[in-house]
Amino acid sequence: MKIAEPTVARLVQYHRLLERLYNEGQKVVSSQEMGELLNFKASQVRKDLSYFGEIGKRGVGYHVERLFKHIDEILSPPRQWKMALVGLGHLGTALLGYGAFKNTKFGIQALFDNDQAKVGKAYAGIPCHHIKEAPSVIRDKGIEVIILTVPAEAAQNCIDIVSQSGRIKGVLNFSPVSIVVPDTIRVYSVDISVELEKLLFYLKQNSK
Amino acid sequence: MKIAEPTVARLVQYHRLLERLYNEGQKVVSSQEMGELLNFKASQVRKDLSYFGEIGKRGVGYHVERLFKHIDEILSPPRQWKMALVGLGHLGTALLGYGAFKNTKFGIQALFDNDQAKVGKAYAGIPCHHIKEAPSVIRDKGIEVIILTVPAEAAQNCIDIVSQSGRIKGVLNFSPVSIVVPDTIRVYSVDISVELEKLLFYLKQNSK
DNA sequence: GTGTGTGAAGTGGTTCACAGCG
DNA sequence: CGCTGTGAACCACTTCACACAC
Repeated sequence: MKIAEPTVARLVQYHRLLERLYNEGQKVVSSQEMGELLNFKASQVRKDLSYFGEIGKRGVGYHVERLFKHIDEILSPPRQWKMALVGLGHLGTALLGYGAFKNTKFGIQALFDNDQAKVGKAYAGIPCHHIKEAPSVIRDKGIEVIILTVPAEAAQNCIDIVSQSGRIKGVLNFSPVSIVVPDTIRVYSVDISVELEKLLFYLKQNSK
Repeated sequence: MKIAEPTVARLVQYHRLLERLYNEGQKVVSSQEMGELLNFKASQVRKDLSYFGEIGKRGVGYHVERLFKHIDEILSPPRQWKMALVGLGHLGTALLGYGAFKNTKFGIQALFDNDQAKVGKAYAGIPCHHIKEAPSVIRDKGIEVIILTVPAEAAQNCIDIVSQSGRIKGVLNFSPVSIVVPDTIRVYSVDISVELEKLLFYLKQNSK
């Protein structure tokens, strides 16, 4: 089943919201209510959910637990993806402690850095290797996903090194640059400075 | 002039790229070349740049320095926006040390947290106040932009407190939730776990 | 009556294709 | 001849509007 990217992003948010509502004991929720809580139009919510067949009850709404489990199934990976984090600076360290990575579907198996002071130690219980070791460590541990939190200048070089392993399928890039990869690798970028600049640009527009 | 959001995001990237090319001594660049370096189609690049009038030379390309200055003008804020960072956890601390915020157009004037151990101290030379003080500190210092790096559960409450000041125009939200704000405030969200889930979802698709 | 499911219409952004200038 | 600038065609996503199930 082909699902558009913005739809997937919303599914993740429905999933999170439903988990919260479930924990709060709510049994049923309407498209209207979900829309208000997530800043989406109700019609958008219904369209997204209708991709998976009739799952709501007309005149009533959606059963919170059932809908949660349904979306959970759609989003769940077939197995845990093994990941490595490259770049143990401020941001890399922050992500290691970040809630999302506590989730068992993300397993960070190795860290890489080019700083000898960090190599050989463990952070959050995960061993740090020199970036030069990456291809062999990636193969040994079966790593398929890279989280890249290195400075802009280093990003392309790090990607080149890890792709030598031939095992990498996806990259989440936090460096403020575009990287060039073989087309077997899927890249998503989180570019903090682009988001900030966008915000500032529209603030400027509004104040004119 | 109205510019679409994806266009602004690309402008920021052209800006960054041109700065780099300029520093490397390159004088001229074609839409094709910029497209390859940033993973955009050449026609997209030309369309984006054509919004500002004829700025390239046919048969030649764009003059790197001139184009850089032109985009710089478009993106530059009329004055420095004063900002505050709310939430001095891993991520907040990481952002404080992040390169983008070294840029003088972003001036972080205050920090807020609810941890008494942090209140009263300074981080990166910036004083940390208790979140309860936010409305008065925001007014005193003329702060208009908030960077929100608190846990999901705290996000809405923090936003409510800072908006009491009546001075906030924009928020960059890093918490993994949607927040509800008065419509005088513009919000951009960087939702790391949504990006990660999206990546994993498409990895799953590809492997079928 | 109430809230879903969905074709159809609308909107916004991207890509094409080529005329035109250097 | 090369590369820009741009209308027109295209495509993707969102919103509307209403029939229909509960």
